[in-house]
Amino acid sequence: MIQPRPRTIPEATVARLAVYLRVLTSLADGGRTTVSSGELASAAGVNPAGLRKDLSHLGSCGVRGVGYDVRALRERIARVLGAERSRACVLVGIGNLGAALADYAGFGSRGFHFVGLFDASPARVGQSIGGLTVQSMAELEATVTATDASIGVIATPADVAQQVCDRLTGAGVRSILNFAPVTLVAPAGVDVRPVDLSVELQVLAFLGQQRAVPAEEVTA
Amino acid sequence: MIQPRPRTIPEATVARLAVYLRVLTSLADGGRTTVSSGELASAAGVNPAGLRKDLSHLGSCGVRGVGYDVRALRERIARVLGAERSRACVLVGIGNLGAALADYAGFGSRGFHFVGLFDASPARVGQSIGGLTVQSMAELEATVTATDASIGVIATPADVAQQVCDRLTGAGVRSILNFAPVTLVAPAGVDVRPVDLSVELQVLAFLGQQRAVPAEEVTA
DNA sequence: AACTGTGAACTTCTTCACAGCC
DNA sequence: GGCTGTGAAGAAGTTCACAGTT
Repeated sequence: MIQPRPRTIPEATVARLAVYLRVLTSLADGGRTTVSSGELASAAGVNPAGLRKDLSHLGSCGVRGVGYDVRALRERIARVLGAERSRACVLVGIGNLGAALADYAGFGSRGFHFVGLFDASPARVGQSIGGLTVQSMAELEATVTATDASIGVIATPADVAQQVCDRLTGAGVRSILNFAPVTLVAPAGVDVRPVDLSVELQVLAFLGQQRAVPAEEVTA
Repeated sequence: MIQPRPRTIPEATVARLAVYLRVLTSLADGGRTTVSSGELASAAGVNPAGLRKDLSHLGSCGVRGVGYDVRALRERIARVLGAERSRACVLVGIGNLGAALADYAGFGSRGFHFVGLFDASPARVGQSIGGLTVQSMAELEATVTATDASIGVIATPADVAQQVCDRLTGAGVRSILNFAPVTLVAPAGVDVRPVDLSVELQVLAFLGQQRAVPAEEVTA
């Protein structure tokens, strides 16, 4: 049992590894067997040197003068990211966004599957989405326990997100992806990752206006 | 016309300013008139010193010993982010995710409004979502031109995202938010911001497993 | 000849510590 | 006393350049 690498991969690298995994899967499906860092970087939208540095964190398996074996590299990244075994997730809040997430094929192919969908509205409960039936909120804890789900996705309105977070963590969920536009507090040992679609749009718009008006006055 | 500040705000700061804006609006709605950096930072999930540094980029308007005026600070951030005037966006791909985005109230309250929804499926065209009627793809360029939309949101399947991107940029769109799991290439002067929901989940899951198994072997 | 792997320089971001002001 | 604004220190991430390998 040797320790092959100092087991710390920078978070920025992890995010890009997920992108490389997607690109490599696409390349493999297209029949490609080898790929160079330049091609892969271009397809992933990153710098080639940065890509090689990213891969070096997992004790890289490229061949100098040739490139990377597509399938071997994909397997290696999938193993590091833990995308080999599919992980159980529960989703709370089956509004428009929640329904979209429940039905999103991308999760299934990337190592995640939903084992429970929950909504507070009686009108939603009983509906079938993506092969699952929406359950009432009363069943949340029991389902989390029974399925041993470790990941929770919150797509509820902002005003109930914190109490949903409390119930999820209370039931044993250790990681939460939060789409509600509110900052959640969770016990130590629980990761909360916020995804705010409005923030993405605002950053995009700001960069655009900064480019368009490089030296404009802001004082009224 | 003096130049009050070197007009370069770090991108990381811009993203947080959008969060502060959200929190300040919530505070103002709750009747709060002043707030300290500590409180605001806690509500936004960031470090207080970092928040003050962020605000210093816009020639801060806090009062030492007291804090920040909630309404004044909100106005100031909104002006810098350009969130005062509402910007026209078009949305292409009205599947589950697209429909969710079209109906998402969060955009309207943050300085964005959709002026066009487009889908390739005849079954979708003519449907009404969030006050707009879904148009056919043939009408894309004409609508972008007529409305002078500068922001495009792509929520199509991956295999058509690039050609949608080409058409949007060809019609004059300068900023693109891309939800399709594919890397887009766009002409110089056009910003593309990818949002990959699977990547977010994968990063979250990795951090969780890294915490759970700090020194596990990866070699098979 | 081609391409990987990586130390080193560089840039960006974060955190600290404290002076300055109310 | 309490809180802001900011220079300085530190950490993290990115890019470069080139040695090393096939």
